[in-house]
Amino acid sequence: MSSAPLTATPAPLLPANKPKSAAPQHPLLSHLPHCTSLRGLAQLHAAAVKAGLAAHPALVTRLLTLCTGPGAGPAHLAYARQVFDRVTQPSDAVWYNTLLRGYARSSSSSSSSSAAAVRVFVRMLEEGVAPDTYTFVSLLKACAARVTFGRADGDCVVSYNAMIAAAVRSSRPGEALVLFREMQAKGLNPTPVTVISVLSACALLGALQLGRWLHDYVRKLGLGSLVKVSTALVDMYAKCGSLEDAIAVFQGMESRDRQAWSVMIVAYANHGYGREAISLFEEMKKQGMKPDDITFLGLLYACSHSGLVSEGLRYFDDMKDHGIVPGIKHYGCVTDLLARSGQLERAYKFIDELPINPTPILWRTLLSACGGHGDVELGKRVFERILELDDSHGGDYVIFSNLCANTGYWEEMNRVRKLMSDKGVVKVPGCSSIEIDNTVHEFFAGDGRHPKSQEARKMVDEVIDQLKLVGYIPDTSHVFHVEMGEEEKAISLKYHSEKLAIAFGLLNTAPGATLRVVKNLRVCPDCHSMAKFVSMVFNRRIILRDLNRFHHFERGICSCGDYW
DNA sequence: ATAGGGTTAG
Repeated sequence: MSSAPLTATPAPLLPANKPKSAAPQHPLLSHLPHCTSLRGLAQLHAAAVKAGLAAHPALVTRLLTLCTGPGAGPAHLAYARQVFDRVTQPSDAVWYNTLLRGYARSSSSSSSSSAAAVRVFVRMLEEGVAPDTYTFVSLLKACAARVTFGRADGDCVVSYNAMIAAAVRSSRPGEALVLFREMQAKGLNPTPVTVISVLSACALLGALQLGRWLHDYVRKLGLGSLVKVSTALVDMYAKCGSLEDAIAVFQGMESRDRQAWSVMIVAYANHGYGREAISLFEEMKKQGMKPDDITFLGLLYACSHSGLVSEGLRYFDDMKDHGIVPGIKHYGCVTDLLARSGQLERAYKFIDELPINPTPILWRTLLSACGGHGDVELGKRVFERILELDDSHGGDYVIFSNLCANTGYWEEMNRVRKLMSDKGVVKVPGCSSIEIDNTVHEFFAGDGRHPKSQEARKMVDEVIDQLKLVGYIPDTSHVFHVEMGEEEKAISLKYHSEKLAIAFGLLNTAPGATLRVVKNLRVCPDCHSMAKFVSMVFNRRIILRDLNRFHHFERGICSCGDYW
């Protein structure tokens, strides 16, 4: 990404707060507007310093702008910082803001940039320079969290866009929607950027109805011809469970960039259509579009989720031919591909021999496959590898302890459970949501947080009774609280969050309406089985998005083919 | 002169 490395050190600058209009126009400075290369600018800078023009405001501004602009790498940002630091009194907010923009841009790749940005902001206040909307917006992006310094300009669309985007990036989609409604109430018109961010919030929430409303809005404003807007729509529809709509938008696009293709490939992958993802990838190449690292990630993801082992391994090899170096996520997909298909030892060896350090996530992938295949011996080795790297993840203890329980290793199971409580590790509570009439209802496993959960529980009781009549048998093998009696286990299982959400949906929607449920964890085998029965007995389509993928239940079968 | 956006393993 970054262009020519910069080796020059900026010369010390004189105080810069003299009247700009009084500065004489030197021939060197007339080159400034035409100078676009960073290397050329560094040379110009050196020449200007020699000519005694070091602190010329136009020079400083141009240097800062270029070194914080698109294509500028960490070296350029460091150079900008040096230039900035040598201006003894940067009285102009623009210079602070430009430097902040550099930290904002690098915030996705560098974790230290948010702290650096805050320090610049503090220094700005100390120097008595008033921050403005530009300051606020860049700071917001650099820190990727709610900024507590107050809002710069509540009537500025860009401010709202920045706040909405920050909420989405830090996984607070509900807050993004609140901000969106607030800006509309103020009469501010959303821009394409707003629409893209809000669509992304819908995708996170699974809020299909709001997403459809935004789609209408896009049509009304004629924004559908913008590739990025359409791509966001494809992503939203896919993540809200409507693959049909995602396909329709994708096929209706006049032009598609690489990202549009990648999004559609990931969409197919998420819904378990591995073959379709592969043929889309081949189509993309045929049309002369070059796949990038993310395209391949989607493709490998598609293969692993559809059990297409040899295809996935072949595409993994193909990455080299495209000049793409596999990253940790690609390795993660291959691990999943091998492990899920039962090649557990091979997956272990694969992780162990990686050219880069594996993250706990890779081992976690394998551990979960060990659980699925009942390999307690390898599971134990993997579990220990995880603990060396991260012993704070509740899910690991749960998977391994269930694996021990299901294979009869009770002593080991007790040891793991004790370890978990000694370390104070907690398991993430299951939470499922369902959108009904533009309202998202959330249910947590077992508890009564939702005002309607009593109602939902009663409905679950009735539903389960009906399902039992046609052969549904609760499968308690994945209940974590294994020390409980069978009856207790059945009760705990009965009120899993997805069951509550499904029951609530049955109660509050018209007969035959599709139920769309979003869950924060992977669906458990019993809930999966229950959903299959519900789709048959109540004649409902159920579209369940879990942590990994979509399950489409219809007439008693699931689109994942029970492979998930 | 300086500000905002979608895809990414489990």
